[in-house]
Amino acid sequence: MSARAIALVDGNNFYVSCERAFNPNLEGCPVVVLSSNDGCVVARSAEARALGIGMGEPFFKVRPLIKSHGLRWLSSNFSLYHDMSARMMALLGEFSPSQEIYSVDECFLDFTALPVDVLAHAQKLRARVQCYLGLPTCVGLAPSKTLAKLANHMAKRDSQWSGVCDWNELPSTAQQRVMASLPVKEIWGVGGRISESLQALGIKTVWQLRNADPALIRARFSVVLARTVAELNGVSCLDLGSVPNQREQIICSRSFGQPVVALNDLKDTIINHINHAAERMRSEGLHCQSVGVFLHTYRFNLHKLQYAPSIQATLPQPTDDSRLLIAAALRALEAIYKTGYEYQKSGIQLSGLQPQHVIQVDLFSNGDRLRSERLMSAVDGINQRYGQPMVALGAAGMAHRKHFWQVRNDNRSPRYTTHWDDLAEAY
DNA sequence: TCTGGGGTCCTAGGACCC
DNA sequence: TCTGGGGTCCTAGGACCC
Repeated sequence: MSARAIALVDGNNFYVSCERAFNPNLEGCPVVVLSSNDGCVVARSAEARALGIGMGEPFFKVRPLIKSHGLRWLSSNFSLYHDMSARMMALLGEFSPSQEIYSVDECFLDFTALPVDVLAHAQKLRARVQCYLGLPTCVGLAPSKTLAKLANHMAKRDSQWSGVCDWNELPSTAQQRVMASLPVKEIWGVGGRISESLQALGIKTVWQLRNADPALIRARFSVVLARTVAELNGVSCLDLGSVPNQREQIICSRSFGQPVVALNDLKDTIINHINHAAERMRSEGLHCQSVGVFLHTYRFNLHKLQYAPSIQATLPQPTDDSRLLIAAALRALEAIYKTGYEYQKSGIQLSGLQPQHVIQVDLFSNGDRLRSERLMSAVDGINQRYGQPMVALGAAGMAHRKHFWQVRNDNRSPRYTTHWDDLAEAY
């Protein structure tokens, strides 16, 4: 059996590139995109990176660079990024029968059985995405997913590759040199904790990890890391999940614009989260078996008491009815809420997701179920038609009602591709 | 003053059963 | 007084990812 040829395609500074596609004035200057509440940096242009701005850095620390170095900043515009992502993934899907969409800006493509020159094929897809969408990408090619990630990393870091790095084309001495120069933490699947433990064992570079004893790794760590070691040796252990797995949970959480103290305000935020999450769940034809609620105080404030409770409530039967979910979530909230804390974040989690058709029908509640389905689809229909929540359950979270705890995103660009009003604003 | 949000997978340990 | 062992299922928590 011949080795596999796996491509990892990744958008360069994806959020920044989406902004630049619609606002060419952002070309050539340092640009960052911020998380919600304009809290921290989640995307940086190459120029911003060159200024030493780190990923995840709090915005207040880099703010001085606006004046000193002409740093441009934007609140995140997720409608835009997700729409651009969907377009990019659709384009990329045409280049292989097998595609795994891994994140908003990355996908794996299997080139193994294609009668093409893989390097040329990769360059062709880059050109297509650049031409159709104005988005720059890089491609890593290798016999395993982990090595494809590594090759992609190289393609991004060094312009000698012209955007495509094929691991197989490297002489083995060069492969060794690359691996020996990279700290183990750079590898996909090795985070801060594992990297620390590895260092303690004297495994500091990717090359050392590649040559580590698989049995030792399996025993001291887990099957996951053992697979990583095999993958570094060119043995493919991770298949392409080209059929998306059934989603397991839906989470919705937000940090507040200002601290929240009162139970009633927290209830409003929870109702908001449930309305959002339940709509998404219904749009995917799913029901959930349980609802979780969690709270967080402001974790960076060391002078105040910290409290971060969470609770999981199992429903009598799976449902997608927002009213039932809200009732359960509010009971759960009341169970964990304590006075005397300044809360900074709340969230909910819908889990035990299953498709509608596998749910056992309870004969006695069939009438209720039909009424509930009609009501929920009416609510979703109205909201989809107007593009924003016109109808919400529980009297909270209405678009026209501004809450003090709502997120701040003052510097968001127009939602060029998903909102008619913003289209007008753009031209 | 100001530090995100949404996921997956694996494992350990408890509950329960025979 | 003396109180098994093993399988399965579920959940919480930890680690990772972007």
